[in-house]
Amino acid sequence: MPRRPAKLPRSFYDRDTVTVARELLGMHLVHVQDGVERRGRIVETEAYVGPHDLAAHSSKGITPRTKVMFGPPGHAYVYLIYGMHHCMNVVTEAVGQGTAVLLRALEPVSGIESHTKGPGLLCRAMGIDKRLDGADLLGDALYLTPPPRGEAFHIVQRPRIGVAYAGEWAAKELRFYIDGNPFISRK
DNA sequence: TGCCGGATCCTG
DNA sequence: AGGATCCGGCAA
Repeated sequence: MPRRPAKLPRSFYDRDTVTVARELLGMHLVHVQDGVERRGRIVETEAYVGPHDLAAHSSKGITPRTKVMFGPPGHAYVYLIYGMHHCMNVVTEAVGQGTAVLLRALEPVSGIESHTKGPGLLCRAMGIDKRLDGADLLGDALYLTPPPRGEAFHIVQRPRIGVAYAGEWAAKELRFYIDGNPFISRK
């Protein structure tokens, strides 16, 4: 039996959101659907740090759409944007915090047949849609693991993409990516 | 109940 | 630069 790295434990997600956003870089995202496994290495993330963060969906409060974001850590928050693209987040911190990390870009590892640069394309390439909203990341369909062989990298910190409406929160450097990686969504 | 705009992507 | 295309959130 080949040894597989363990899934990231609940305690990984139950921490400060910026810390999780940074430590998710380099981790593998795995989706198993109909016996087919797709796998990518996370190279770009964004932190959404709570209801006071005007760029975060949780700033609208607990609604049918955002309830997962206010739920327990280690679950997927998946939503539809612009009527046609899905975006996937990882819920962080304790119940009620309304915090999550958006996965913005992957480096393909296996089972991936299309582009993974940008949150919408990432979901398309991984076969992720709203059916996975609320999925437990400690389950068997969608989960994260450490890479079998970690490589050192530098982290670049920048303002988040597409949140110009968020006042002072638009300028905060809550986007993180692996320096020099060719699969980043934008410079 | 109706309207507005979005954590995007593609085309021209 | 602008259109696609749906739905959540808010005003009325």
